[in-house]
Amino acid sequence: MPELPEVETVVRQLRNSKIENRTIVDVKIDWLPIIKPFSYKEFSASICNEKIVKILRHGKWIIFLLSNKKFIFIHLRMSGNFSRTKSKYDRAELLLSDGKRLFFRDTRKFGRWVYTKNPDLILNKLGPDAISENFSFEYFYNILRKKNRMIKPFLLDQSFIAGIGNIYADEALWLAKIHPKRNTNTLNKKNIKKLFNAIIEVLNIGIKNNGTSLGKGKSNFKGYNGESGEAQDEVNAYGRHGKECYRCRSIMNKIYVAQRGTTICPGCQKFTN
DNA sequence: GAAGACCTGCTA
DNA sequence: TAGCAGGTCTTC
Repeated sequence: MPELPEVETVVRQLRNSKIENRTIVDVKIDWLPIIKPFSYKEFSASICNEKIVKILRHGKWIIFLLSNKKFIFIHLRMSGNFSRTKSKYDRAELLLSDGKRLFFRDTRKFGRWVYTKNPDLILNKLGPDAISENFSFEYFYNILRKKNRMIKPFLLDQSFIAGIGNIYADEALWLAKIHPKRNTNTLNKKNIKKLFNAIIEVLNIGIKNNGTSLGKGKSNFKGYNGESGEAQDEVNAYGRHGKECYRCRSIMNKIYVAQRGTTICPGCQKFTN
């Protein structure tokens, strides 16, 4: 579930369910690699009896600020999520001072919890959050034009912009009519502006939809050109290979870019370098 | 830039 | 049963 809009959704849910200002009474870890390199003993001793003061987010990281001024950085990776109900895929569990339990569900076991006193340990490796003020057109333009690489892998690189993943990269590139393999140094200011706006737009749509309406397994497909009433603005590209482009009616293609499955419209995302 | 690793479940 | 999945890291 994890790109910026999905993570933002999780953060909002955690805040709404009053996790903040609760104290961690106990912790259970069912899959030790989550907290590597800490041992269970170290990790547990570090966070127990600390209050979760604030829940923050940067890119795809969820950040718990604790009362000891230290942090738990949580990354959902491919399948992580929080739940208040137990499941067979729970890898960690927090018992809170109100008696409630918070389960960390993660089928594929890729999720990570990093306990640290120094947030820069992680933040220094990340670019500005994609929906923050710090992600400005000027920043995007300046950093992008200095690079000489394919645009999609650039968008996915968290050290430049934090939060974009495979779905939203495809969506933004489709919206901006840019081929994912196009080299960054061939984009002019107008292209870059279009792409910048597209990024902000698709992320905000994702957040508005609680990050749930995109992605696999969802058959919430809109009728032709959106006439079914289901917003065509939910998914325009990702996973739509074999279907008609909502703009030009070409059949969408699936290609691989930097080993990531990528859907493009051959009609409106021409490869020009 | 490519390929493999890390994991499990679902679909073709 | 093979191949694929919304992420990242490490090693060519």
